Amino acid sequence: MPPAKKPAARPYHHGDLRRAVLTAALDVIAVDGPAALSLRDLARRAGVSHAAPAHHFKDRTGLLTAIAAEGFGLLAATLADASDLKDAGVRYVRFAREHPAHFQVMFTPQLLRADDLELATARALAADALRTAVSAVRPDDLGIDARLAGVAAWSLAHGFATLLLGHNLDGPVGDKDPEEVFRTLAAMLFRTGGKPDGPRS
Amino acid sequence: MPPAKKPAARPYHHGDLRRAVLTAALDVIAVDGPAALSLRDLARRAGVSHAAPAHHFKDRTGLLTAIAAEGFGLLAATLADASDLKDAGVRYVRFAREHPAHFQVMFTPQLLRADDLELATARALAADALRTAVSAVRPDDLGIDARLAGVAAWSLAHGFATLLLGHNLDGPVGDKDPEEVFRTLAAMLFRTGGKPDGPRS
DNA sequence: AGGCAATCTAGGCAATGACAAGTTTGGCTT
DNA sequence: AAGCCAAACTTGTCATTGCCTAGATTGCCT
Repeated sequence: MPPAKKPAARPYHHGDLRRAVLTAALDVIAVDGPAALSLRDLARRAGVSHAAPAHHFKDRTGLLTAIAAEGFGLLAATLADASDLKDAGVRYVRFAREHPAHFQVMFTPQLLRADDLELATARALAADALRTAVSAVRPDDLGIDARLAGVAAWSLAHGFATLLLGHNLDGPVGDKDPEEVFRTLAAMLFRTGGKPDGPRS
Repeated sequence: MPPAKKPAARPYHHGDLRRAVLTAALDVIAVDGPAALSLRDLARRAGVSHAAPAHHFKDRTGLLTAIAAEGFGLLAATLADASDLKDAGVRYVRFAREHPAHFQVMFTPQLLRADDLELATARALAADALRTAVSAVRPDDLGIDARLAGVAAWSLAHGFATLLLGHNLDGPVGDKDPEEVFRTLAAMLFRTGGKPDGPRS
């Protein structure tokens, strides 16, 4: 018998337990929210002992903090190649839909270790990307300063994404493509026509 | 001696345990989030046995559902006497700041019993109030239909409120009055001058 | 005064997070 | 190539919690 037949007979070392736990956690959170997360359950899913995850994340808060940091990294990358502020908003909404678990955890500070270095770094990265997108707005476009334009755009995108994920827009938006709807909203905020809309006085 | 000297010698019946538990729960949630909520802890705070709260709320989800329902009721009342859509937005933000615990729970569906009747009723009430405010907008004001205007206003207000509560605007907004800042944002969305801003082409 | 239902207490069970030792293993040094 | 070390993982344990069941107390209504 070939001893090299290293079967699924769970080797002592999982190989990539950290990623496995993260992925499983994202699944759970996307469906049932962060409150439903159980380290022991994640350990079972990964086929390891109940205390194994703690070695990678220290504790529950550590796991959630790692998820948030990953999320801010992904968001920063997504926003990095936005063409303008409106595009950044569209990307923001898309990110929330494609990574609902990350998004939820990123903006629930109570669940995170605020002083975590990785988290702070990733968050700063995302903030920079947002600032860059904001700076592309012509300041005289609306007679307002860029900082407020950024807050407005962020609020609109964040609110839309949040309400969308919470199924609060199922009625009004219905089966329409959310990104397209958001484009219309963004066009309302920044007058620059975004949708071939009706009569412009 | 007046026998009415009802001392703090904990009477068998609390008197208003339901309200006491709700209030304590709101305190905890406002500080540490819904995840930190413990029925046994609330019972201790109220000075009753560990299973007493369950009689009023059935279980943890029941308590949170009651909070959400109460929140939607309060929000509906707040929005009811809004003068216009922008005012409704300002009131929405104010509500979130004055009732952060309610607000947080209301928009975390994973924590709630979706089929609860009281919750559905209160939510419908709030939705009606919002619809009323939206209907006050002149449809031709922006060349867009009222439904989208409502979604835009709601998204902006909800996003701003959410980011505010999560301390994500501490930098940009600083120590400025949040309501005043929001008024400016709303003015950007609905061109009708809210702030003595620049030239209107 | 009697009785009833709501309110609250007491006890118990399974599950969880966190901690403390031990065990196995891959890889690096010598 | 032998040995060793630190990381990865396991096993065991404890306090806490949610929730269930059964029983005690009390206000209220007739």
